[in-house]
Amino acid sequence: MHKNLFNYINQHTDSVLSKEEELLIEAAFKFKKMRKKQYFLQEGEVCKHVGFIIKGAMRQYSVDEKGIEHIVHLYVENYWAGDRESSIMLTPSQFNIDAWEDTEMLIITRAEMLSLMEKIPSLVKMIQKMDERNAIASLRRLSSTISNTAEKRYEEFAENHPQFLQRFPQHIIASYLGITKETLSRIRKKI
Amino acid sequence: MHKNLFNYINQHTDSVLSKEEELLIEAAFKFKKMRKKQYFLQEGEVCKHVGFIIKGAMRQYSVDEKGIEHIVHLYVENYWAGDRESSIMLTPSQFNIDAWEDTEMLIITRAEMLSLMEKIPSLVKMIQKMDERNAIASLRRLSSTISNTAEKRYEEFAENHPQFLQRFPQHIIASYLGITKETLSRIRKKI
DNA sequence: ATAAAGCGTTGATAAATATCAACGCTTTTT
DNA sequence: AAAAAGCGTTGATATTTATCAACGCTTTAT
Repeated sequence: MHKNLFNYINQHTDSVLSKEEELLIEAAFKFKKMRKKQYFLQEGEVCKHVGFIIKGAMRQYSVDEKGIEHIVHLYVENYWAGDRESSIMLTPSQFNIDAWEDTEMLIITRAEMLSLMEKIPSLVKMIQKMDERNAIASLRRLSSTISNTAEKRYEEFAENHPQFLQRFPQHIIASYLGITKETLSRIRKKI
Repeated sequence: MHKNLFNYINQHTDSVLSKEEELLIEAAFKFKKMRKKQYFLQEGEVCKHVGFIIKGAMRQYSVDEKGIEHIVHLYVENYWAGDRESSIMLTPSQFNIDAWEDTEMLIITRAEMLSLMEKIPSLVKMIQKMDERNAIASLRRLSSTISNTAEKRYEEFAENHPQFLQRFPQHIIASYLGITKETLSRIRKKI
């Protein structure tokens, strides 16, 4: 089960984890099963854990005054779920994270992760690489959001994230794109 | 002149740079003066350098088919300017970066920076911290963009970035917020 | 087996925002 | 000193997107 995580780490570094390192990681990450709709993080809580998804799908979102959900992240296998701002600054999160499908994850606290990183150089490299990828993806998404119409945003999304299209219903995709489900329905009809 | 950079690095780590480290940094970063409107990076080029701003103001933006500029980043003193995607992947940039005011920077190539990081642990820590801050800021901006009306976005921006309001004209702020200058003008009149 | 919830669609209408054109003012360039 | 460019504003209008309500279909819960 931790195999997926080892693979992920190896793929995000130039080296390969040693047997000792694997054992350290196995000891540090706890297995957690999440039922569909179960909260991994709830608005107002401080985010204690970050979770690596072995199987399943999750989402991260805020809820506005009108009760409307605004989805900022979608997660499937091999994604990391958590609210970095909350877990670094130890402030209450503005976001919810919950399971969209029954999900299996490997979770770890930030403190444990930092201590692991001191023992396992690969983990530091992995975080570096993840940060780079995250920075690149964030800028692309932001740029698309401020520059493009809803239709073009959807087209780019469909091209870049076909796996999400199959995994999440349309109203979730619409929220992720910052438009209503009705608008997305009409866009799809047009294309 | 490199003092600003040393201060920045020290403020973003727990330790203080040694004299030897300072000398290494001084040798690696080159001073560069940019005139107002001068390109630091032009669409289609591979981004070779990242620059730390000592004095001045810059912007990063894409230009769409209609010739409209969409500003993704504004930079002032103590900001780092560059296109990470292009410089990591060695792909042509989709963005332009130019000086909005006459600007003084300290620039370094990615290769030199990586080699410096091997000699100066503080630099690695600094990058880590910058990545964290960047990830947090990006998510906040994205969340605001997909969740809020133009008016609320402007209010949040004015609250979080008062220094930009004084430094850049309104049509630049409007572009950064993903709205037209006319809309921003009307929003400000209303408030 | 039945009821309820979830999902996508459609129509009618309202609200937000963009577009186009023009103007006055200030700053910069010639 | 004159001309040009940059900036913010305003009005009229068009376009995009949201809102509200209803419907049929499928999946889930009771």
